[in-house]
Amino acid sequence: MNIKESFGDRVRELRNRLGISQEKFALKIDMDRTYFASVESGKRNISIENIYKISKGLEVSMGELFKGV
Amino acid sequence: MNIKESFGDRVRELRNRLGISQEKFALKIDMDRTYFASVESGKRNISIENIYKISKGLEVSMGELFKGV
DNA sequence: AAAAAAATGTTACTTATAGTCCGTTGACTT
DNA sequence: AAGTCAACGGACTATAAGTAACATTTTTTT
Repeated sequence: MNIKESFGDRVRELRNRLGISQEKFALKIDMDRTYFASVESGKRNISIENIYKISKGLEVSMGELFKGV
Repeated sequence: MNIKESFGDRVRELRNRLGISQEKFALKIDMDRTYFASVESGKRNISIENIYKISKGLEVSMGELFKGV
């Protein structure tokens, strides 16, 4: 389990908690749907600006997003 | 103050706490000195793998690294 | 105080990959 | 059957990663 996978899992967990689909979420934060899906599945070396964008969409702080990751 | 700058400041703070120069630190984590310098000054949209590398070097968790950022 | 050494800043560049945009497929639901 | 959702792929463009060269500032030594 690498950092990309841990991060993807954490994002998925928080998104599911919000009860919203990948597509709706991606649309909400203005991110490409297929790209977001690949982030969740731990395949992407995502940059800090996009991590930040996701944290906003998930309505958690960066510290909270990385809690336990 | 954007996310890149906040992150850079936080890294600098934690590095200073360790009492180690940019150069020594960059060497320690096997990263180019000038690249690391530009990260600290908030000029780079750094990726999660490099963030992780830095967190290891700073001897803090990702959650800790992003605390207050 | 001057000289030497160590640390930092910055610009400019190439190469590797992040991120986009088009689509398809399969599972599950109503 | 029709709709929603997630996973995947190919081809493309935008940008992060990484490096070299040089300048300036700060710290240490004599």
